[in-house]
Amino acid sequence: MRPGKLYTSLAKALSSATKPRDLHKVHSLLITSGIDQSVFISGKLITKYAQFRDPHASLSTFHRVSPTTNVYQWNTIIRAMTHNGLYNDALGLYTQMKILNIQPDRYTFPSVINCCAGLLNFETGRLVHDHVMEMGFASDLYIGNSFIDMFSRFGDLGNSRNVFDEMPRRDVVSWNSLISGYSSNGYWEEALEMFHQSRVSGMVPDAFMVLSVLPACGGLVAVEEGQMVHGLVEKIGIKADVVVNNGLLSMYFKFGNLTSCHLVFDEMAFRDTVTWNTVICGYSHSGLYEESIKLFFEMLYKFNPDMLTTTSVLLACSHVGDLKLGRDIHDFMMRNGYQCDTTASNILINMYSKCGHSLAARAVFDLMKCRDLVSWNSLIHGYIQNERFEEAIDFLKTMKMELKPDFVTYMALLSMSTQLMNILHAKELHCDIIKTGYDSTLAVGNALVDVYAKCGKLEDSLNQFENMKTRDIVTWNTIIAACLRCKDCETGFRMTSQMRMEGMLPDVATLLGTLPMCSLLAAKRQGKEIHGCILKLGFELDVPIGNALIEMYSKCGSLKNSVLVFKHMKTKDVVTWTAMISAYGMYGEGREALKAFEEMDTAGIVPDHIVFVAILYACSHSGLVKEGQLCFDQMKKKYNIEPRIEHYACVVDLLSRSGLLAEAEDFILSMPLKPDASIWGALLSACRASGDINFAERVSERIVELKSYDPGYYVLASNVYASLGKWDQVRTIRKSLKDRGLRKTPGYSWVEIRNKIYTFGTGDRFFEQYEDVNKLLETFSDLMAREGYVANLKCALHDVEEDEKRDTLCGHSERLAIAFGLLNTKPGTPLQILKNLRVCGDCHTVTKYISKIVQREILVRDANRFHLFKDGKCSCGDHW
DNA sequence: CTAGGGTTAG
Repeated sequence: MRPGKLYTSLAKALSSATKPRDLHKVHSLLITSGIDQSVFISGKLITKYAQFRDPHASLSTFHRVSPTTNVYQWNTIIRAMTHNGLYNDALGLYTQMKILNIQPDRYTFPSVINCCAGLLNFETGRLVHDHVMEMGFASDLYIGNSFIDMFSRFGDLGNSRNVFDEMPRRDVVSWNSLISGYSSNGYWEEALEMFHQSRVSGMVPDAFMVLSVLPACGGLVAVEEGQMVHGLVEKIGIKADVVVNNGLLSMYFKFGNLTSCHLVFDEMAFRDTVTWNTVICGYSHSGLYEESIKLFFEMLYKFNPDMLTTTSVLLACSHVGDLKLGRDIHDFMMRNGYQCDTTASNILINMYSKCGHSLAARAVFDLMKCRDLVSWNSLIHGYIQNERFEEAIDFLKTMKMELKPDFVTYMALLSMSTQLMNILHAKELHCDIIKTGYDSTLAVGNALVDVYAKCGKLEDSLNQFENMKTRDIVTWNTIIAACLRCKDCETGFRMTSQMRMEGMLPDVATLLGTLPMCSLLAAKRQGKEIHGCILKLGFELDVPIGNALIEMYSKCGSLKNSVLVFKHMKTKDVVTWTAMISAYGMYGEGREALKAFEEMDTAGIVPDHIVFVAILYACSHSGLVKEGQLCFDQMKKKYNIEPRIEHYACVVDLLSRSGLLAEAEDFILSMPLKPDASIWGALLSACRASGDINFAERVSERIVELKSYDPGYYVLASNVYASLGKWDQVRTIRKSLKDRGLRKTPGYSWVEIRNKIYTFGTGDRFFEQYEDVNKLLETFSDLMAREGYVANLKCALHDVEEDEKRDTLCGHSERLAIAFGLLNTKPGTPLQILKNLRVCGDCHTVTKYISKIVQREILVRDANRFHLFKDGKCSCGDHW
């Protein structure tokens, strides 16, 4: 073969080599033929090796060519090293080249610039920029594109933009580099804006452009734009591109649009590991942990999980507490060496902590070679979540020796104060936080508002709130929740209106804080307003919102509206059914409650222990003894739920309310749990109605022995002794209460008239219209006496003379509220009264009489339930 | 194109 022909055929073989083996073969042939050192051939070889990810072969080929004086060869080797990420080596070669006095040309620079970008070497990057300008390459398209990318990676979008603006000619890469630069640095608006400009300037987008703009749509939750880009994907024919589809999936997850995710995923003809990771991770972040785990197992048929797969599914494991799967995945990670990755190990720490396994979390931590702040924070927070407070404090000391805590550390510590409800601990931390300056971090400020409220210090919570310079929706929600927790609804409502005045839109959490305040106050008008707001904001399909609405309406006296909300709800969870069953219970609709319970069972909702409290309570308030007992039995036998003390209390209540005192006592004596004050208290409240005073005294003794911290039970016992005239015992009980710093909850009632709430305490005398109210109550007394009413003095709680007792009875807060309400409303209007404690027997009787005398409906909500008084009767049928 | 620790509501 002639040398010329050999050269041509070998050059051809070199170009068409598709496997490293072929390349090596051609290379040896070239060497034996002695033509491997020609400029063109050696350059081809260097590039080819680089494409096959063998930069060392590229380099040795380069070194065989000597002396290397040709700029083309230098450009080739620099490009080869850059292509394989060996930026330092590439820059070293660039320096050598300059030392040898070989002038770089315009083909040299894109690689050199890429190296600076990859190394985040700002200094060299800027020097190269100046150099390029001096050499007059400013208008080169490729160099310009490289600079846009370099400055983007530096986060210097200003210079990226300058380069872009100065370019005399731009191609799609220029646009993509800039858009992707904006996008990856979180400048989403700018990314979208440039995308629009590229469209206006007639640029035809490609897959890269779509991929640059998708994160921006996702980040901004720009739904319309996202859909437009999705449309574009179909139009420009990149619908089959896996990477583009992965980008679409990721965007739709950020929109929270799981339907579209499903669609995209189902239509994908090719899926790769990233696809699976994206959906597994996406479902986890959307709270669909089971779905995420299911997809993981589905994926295993086709792909081996990589590090991202394992870490994504671990997130789901930690949420559902699947320690078994978590461990299996940990094993798998160990076999693949993934645990060497700091992030992966951090996720493991988190998983073990969330699954309640602090020891395993610690073991992961101890084995880590390289720990970061997140590792420390994860473990410390894990200790706190698992109530290992001492270990957390010890660990914090160790941590402080190695590195400085950041705001997340303080958040974890604040959650410790919250759990312990330790105000001193919280205040100490607050001082530390001020010293470190993290008090200006919004999340920390919010956590402080929360911790004070949870320690019961609304004052401090409000102070912290006022001191905050910036507030976000969470701040507002936290302070509203704080007011709710401390039952200061007035301040709570003031906060909601202030929030609205400052232009902050409520979200689901806001409304979930506000609705229970309406429930507490029976503020139906506000409640309805909020309902309107919910419809306007489109939250009506949110399950917790529906649940809160059911409760609000039921507590505001409108069972009808509760039922309406309930019927309109598309998804119902166990809380929904519980809310509805409790609502029926409060209105004495035991049969309806039982029916709802059956429907719930049919709907396949698994009952929890709380539903059983609601259903037992409903039976008890409707006198459905047999049905209630049946439910109690089913609870154990059919649903395998072990009854708790509150369920036993409900049964005691159920039996004793219906006068089955002996049965109730037998039941108590046979129960497997130690009866506490709530059990005996339930029995005692019922004895009071039955009038079996000796029985009551026996029960009272039990209660006093228990030394409960709830003053309510003492008051019950004290009443029994008072009615027996045993004043010594009464005094002993009172002293015992006082010594332990317990106080009887004062009774009060309130009534809303023309949007204003009037509150009355027992025996209040100093309010406007007191005279009129008193006169009206006296008139009622006379009229009632004529009908045969005798005051039941057992309900008076104090050690006083008979006459005075009668006075106190007349002064019970609910009577004051009723009389006041009657005086200030038109005849015939229904009245709605609220009381924080249970209505006493005498007031219950009196209210029946009043409803008949004045021919009005009087709705009274006491601590437990509703009583609708109408024409001398009460809806509770005297079961309360 | 895919991953980690943190605040409200539950």
